[in-house]
Amino acid sequence: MTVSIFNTLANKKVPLETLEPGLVKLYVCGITAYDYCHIGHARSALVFDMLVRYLRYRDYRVTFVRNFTDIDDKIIKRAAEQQTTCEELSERFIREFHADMAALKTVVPDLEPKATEHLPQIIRLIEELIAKGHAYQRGGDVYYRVESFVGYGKLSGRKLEDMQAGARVSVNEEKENPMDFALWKGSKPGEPTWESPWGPGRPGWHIECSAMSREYLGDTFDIHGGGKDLVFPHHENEIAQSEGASGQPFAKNWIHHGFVTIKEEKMSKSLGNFLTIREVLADHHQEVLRFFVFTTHYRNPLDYSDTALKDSAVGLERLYSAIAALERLPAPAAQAVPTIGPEERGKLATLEERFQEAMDNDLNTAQALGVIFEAVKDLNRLRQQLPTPAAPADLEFLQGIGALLTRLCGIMGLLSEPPAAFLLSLRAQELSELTIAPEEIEQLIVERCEARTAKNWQRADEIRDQLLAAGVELKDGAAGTTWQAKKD
RNA sequence: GGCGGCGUAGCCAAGUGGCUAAGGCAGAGGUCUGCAAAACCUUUAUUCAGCGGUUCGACUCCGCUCGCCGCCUCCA
Repeated sequence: MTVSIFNTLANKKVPLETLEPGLVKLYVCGITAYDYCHIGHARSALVFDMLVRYLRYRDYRVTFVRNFTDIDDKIIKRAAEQQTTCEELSERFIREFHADMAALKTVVPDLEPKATEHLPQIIRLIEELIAKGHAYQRGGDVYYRVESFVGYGKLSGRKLEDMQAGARVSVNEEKENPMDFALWKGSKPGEPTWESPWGPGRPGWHIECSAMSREYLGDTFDIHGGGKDLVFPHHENEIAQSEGASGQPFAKNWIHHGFVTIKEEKMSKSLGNFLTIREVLADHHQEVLRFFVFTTHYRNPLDYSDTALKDSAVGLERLYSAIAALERLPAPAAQAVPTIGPEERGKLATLEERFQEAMDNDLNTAQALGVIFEAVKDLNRLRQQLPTPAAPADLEFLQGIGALLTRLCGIMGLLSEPPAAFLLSLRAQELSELTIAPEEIEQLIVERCEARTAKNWQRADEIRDQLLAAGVELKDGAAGTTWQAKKD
């Protein structure tokens, strides 16, 4: 079995073949650091987090590079608005980004290069493009000559003629072709500048990724990724720059994930319909967000809503509960007769295989979660059928499945916490929303227990209803009464 | 205008040229319980937007229609 991934360049799903056996060189376009990240950025981070974890699980070594754009029109504008420097602004939001990533517990990239720290490489690349006829200078600007690159449009499936027909290309007398894009922008007063052969200025948006991926991964590498909105023009232009300069193929595989939408509309800064990562994490455990993200295939749109997050929380809790129940099982007895037969082990025995099949199929986490839940169902059933005490072999089997589930879920960053602690913390969060103090609840439970012992059902029900009204649900078990916050 | 994607049960969401159309949430019935809750079991699409076509056979391939969304300008 091999990992197959949808490659935007080939426009189809292809088996992953790496340049060096067992090594994946991955470059992901990171953020432009000028504002807090929204959950669209979170999806991006989580999708590539899952990719890296899965590849490593499949025994690949992964070199993971994710850049920061720390010089750009939006940064200049925002810095001016906030009466600060571009440097201060971008550094501040890179810090905030790191805080968000830490909260999401994402895998840390091997390298996180910044555009402003690679000016020499950028300038060298532009010089190379000029020398090869792919770029030209106009005043203090340098433009890429799109017509000089025959493959222009091959990633996004567009033709130059079609695009020029569109009226949305900004008119610029300086350019030979309206589709030509800036590699170097001569500076205006007050803007951050770097010295260059074309005078003081700053790099265009696309060139940094070509320069930095080349610096750390070489002319050709395995996977380049980002959101679907980067396909054109950003990634198309990267290909033109990199292949134009090196004459070598750039990224072999292009992975693009879908957007997060709200009420079916793309979440974006310009529409103002975005939620920041920290806003969401204030109300939801990070694994709930992960669960939500991975219930949908990464290339499809993901519609955010409170209901969807609540559903995800319930699903995740079901996962944790199954594992926690396993941990609470009493010790086995050597003389007990095993009850789980080979036929019952059969389906669970193929769990990992079926999980891999789903993940190999273009990282189909939705399908993989389906496999996980099927196993949870079997696991719960077998556990409940276990005699007390159970045979050591049976217990070992179920705990082995539990451990495997934990490991597989870990690829999506799920079940990363000790189950009992997770369920407790979930309860703590629910607790904070209650209007009644835990001590008072405990006291009422004691009182109800006495009433029940006296078979005073009326009083017992009265107390239960009273607590229910306060949002507390009671659970009478063999070991006594426990309670939990009522789910709505 | 150009290019691309999507439309599967109440909601979310996989999937496939022929095998029971996964799974989650919600709902219903049952086991358990003094009653509940939890857990478990059973159950919820003769059907995959609509209409045609290809095929022995399509939800899956092709065409058209309708609806929704995205890219073509900064965007994850």
